[in-house]
Amino acid sequence: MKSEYDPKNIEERWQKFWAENKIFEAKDNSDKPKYYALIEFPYPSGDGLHVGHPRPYIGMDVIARKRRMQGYNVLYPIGWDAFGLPTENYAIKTGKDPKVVTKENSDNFRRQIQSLGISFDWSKEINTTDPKYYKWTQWLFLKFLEHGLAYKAKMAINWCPKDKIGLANEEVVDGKCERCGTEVEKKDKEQWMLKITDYAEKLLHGLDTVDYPERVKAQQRNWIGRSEGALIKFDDIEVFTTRPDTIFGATFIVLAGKEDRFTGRFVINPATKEKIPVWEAEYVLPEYGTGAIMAVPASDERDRAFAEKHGLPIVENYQEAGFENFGKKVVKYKLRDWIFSRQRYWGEPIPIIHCASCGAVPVPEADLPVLLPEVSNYQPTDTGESPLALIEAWVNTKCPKCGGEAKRETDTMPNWAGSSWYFLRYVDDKNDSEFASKEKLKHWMPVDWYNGGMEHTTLHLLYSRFWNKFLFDIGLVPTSEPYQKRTSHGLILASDGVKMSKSLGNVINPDLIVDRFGADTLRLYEMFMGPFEQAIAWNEDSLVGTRKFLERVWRLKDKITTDSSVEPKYEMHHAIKKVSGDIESMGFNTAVSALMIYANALEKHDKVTQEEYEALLKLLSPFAPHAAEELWNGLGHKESILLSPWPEADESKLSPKEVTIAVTINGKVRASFKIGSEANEEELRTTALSLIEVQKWLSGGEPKRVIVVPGKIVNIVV
RNA sequence: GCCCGGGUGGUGGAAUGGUAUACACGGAGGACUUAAAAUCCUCUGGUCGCAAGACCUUGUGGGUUCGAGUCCCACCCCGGGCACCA
Repeated sequence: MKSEYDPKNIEERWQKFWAENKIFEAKDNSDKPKYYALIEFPYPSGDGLHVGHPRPYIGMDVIARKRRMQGYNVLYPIGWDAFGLPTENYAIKTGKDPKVVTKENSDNFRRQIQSLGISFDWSKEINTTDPKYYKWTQWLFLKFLEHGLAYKAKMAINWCPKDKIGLANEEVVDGKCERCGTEVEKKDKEQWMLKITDYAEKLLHGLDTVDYPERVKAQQRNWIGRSEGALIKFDDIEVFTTRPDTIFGATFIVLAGKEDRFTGRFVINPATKEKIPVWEAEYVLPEYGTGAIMAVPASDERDRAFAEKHGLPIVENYQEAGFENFGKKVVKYKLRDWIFSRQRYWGEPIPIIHCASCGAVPVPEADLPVLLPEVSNYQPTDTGESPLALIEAWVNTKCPKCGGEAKRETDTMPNWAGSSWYFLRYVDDKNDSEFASKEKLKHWMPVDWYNGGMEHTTLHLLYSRFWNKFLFDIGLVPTSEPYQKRTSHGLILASDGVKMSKSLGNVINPDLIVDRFGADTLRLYEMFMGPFEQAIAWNEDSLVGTRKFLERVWRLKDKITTDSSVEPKYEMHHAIKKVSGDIESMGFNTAVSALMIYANALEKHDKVTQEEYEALLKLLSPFAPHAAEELWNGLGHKESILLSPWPEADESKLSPKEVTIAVTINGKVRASFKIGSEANEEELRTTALSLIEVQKWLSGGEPKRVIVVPGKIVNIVV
């Protein structure tokens, strides 16, 4: 039966089939080994999904689908990280309730993602703005408080004196307010902090136990920024240095400051006993070390540049010192505690009640969640408080301890809160008595493979590891590290190479691509377009290539032979091996190209066996599941291809009978010959030297040296 | 400025230190067709040359090696992060 490939006809049908048969639902009691695949859940913005969003979902989908075929019980969940500024700003502008906006946006995202046939388990969908979810975010905050890891401190916020509101860093452009251009000031405010610095060592050492790319580990290590050094007093100024041995070369002191400036002061260098000047400069960070350094221009480039600019002395050959006489050894970190308060509406209310006699009192567990109240205005107040502060009926309450008059905390949590533990909630998302049961956590944790953006490598990754480690320490989760393996994907940029954003008008909506080419073509193209971990520009012209490939696979079914004497050729084993391996290393682009090479080879064969064709469909199914399912079904299979076993390569049939050996003279290719793949070094050497092209270069003489690389090359040095 | 990546044909890209440009897009020519679309076949890094062939080519400049896109040093350019964007 001949038919045209028509994705419109098949994609929705199979999506329905998968949903009705609950093929993607993870089972809590299964004999199969578990596999927890995770992607970073999206922020459902009003712009809708763009073609960049699905890239990681498709990548992990390929892994998840392969794992199911390999016999795993797979959990591949999704939800919405829905608190945050864009929705709030939209609410401020339009007066719309952020709850309603969030519902509309996530409904749209869900529809769009579902049209792509990603194998998410939608029965476990979560939403960080759902009171049933943020009840536990609040509960977890109280655990931090209970264990002394949440505290209040006076910290500066960005303050626009004209608009009289606190600003997020994002809203400060070149030190000015994004809305009105006024110079932004700092304003001190009491804020809740989380003591992540207590976990600096554990976060650092944990990296040795997990499978992350080296560049991700490096970013985390640098962010934590552990350094061993010494505190040394220059009179009353204490400096931190990692090079106490260079103290004899210290010719001035620099304090953290906004501009380069001599303070007019001098102090004594305890090693040289010389009087040295005290300067201020921006390059010294107020929050690192002691906010003061001893400058050794001879050994430090920045000190040297500063000394040269301001004509300060440079001592080139100074005596080395043991620092024992001058300072004490200390370990410092760049990592700072986490400011956990926001003066905003659209976040989890911090569950604290302030009582004049009892102080900051946690809201009792029975009273959680502290619900976000309805307000008429979502804008922060002109005192710098969150808009919640204006709702007296909500703010004024009774102290849970003494029953006296008290006021609620009006700050909310940062967007990072909900995403710091969502992977724990997925395993038991309907639980109303615990954030997740110990039993289910024990079954599913850790996440086996977590893929996310490079842009989340420092903050989100570190924060969520911190929460998990804390919960492990107090016995609430079974593993110290939440993610066994982490990989990163690159952004999909607009065709002009810049980030896609609504304001730039360069967003590509996947709905259009699905409509024109089909979901399978979109999926295949996003996997084929380039290395998964690298940023790449969208290029619509190339989509036709993957669509044509699917059409070719479609037509190939008409070549299947019933002749039982035909054996599958080595290309099948090679494709199985290559595609299987490439999927594991997320080399999706080369996996797809291997599929194309395999399909091209089958096209050239006179007869294609059913086994060869079914292997092609199975290997293709994680990438283009709808087409694979339809073709598989057309071969008479009653069960989903997604439940068929992943093919295995026969190692003995992996290589072709004949190989081509290149012959190079002094490293330049001059000739080549074909020979049986089992030929040994001596045969290769003799054959190469006997070639006419080689004789020409030798011109009767003997080669100086011959290097033979079996299966590859013979290099002759003349 | 600091930390982490990247730079290869007209385009996206491929390549455990071993035939650079696989696979795909685009382009040229041909077959089929009344014609077009679709499909199939051939060619397609640059320069010189009728050709055989020679030389050049992986951001730039050096180095290591029988052999470097790959390793080392220096530089230039682009992207991500920098703690209140998510």
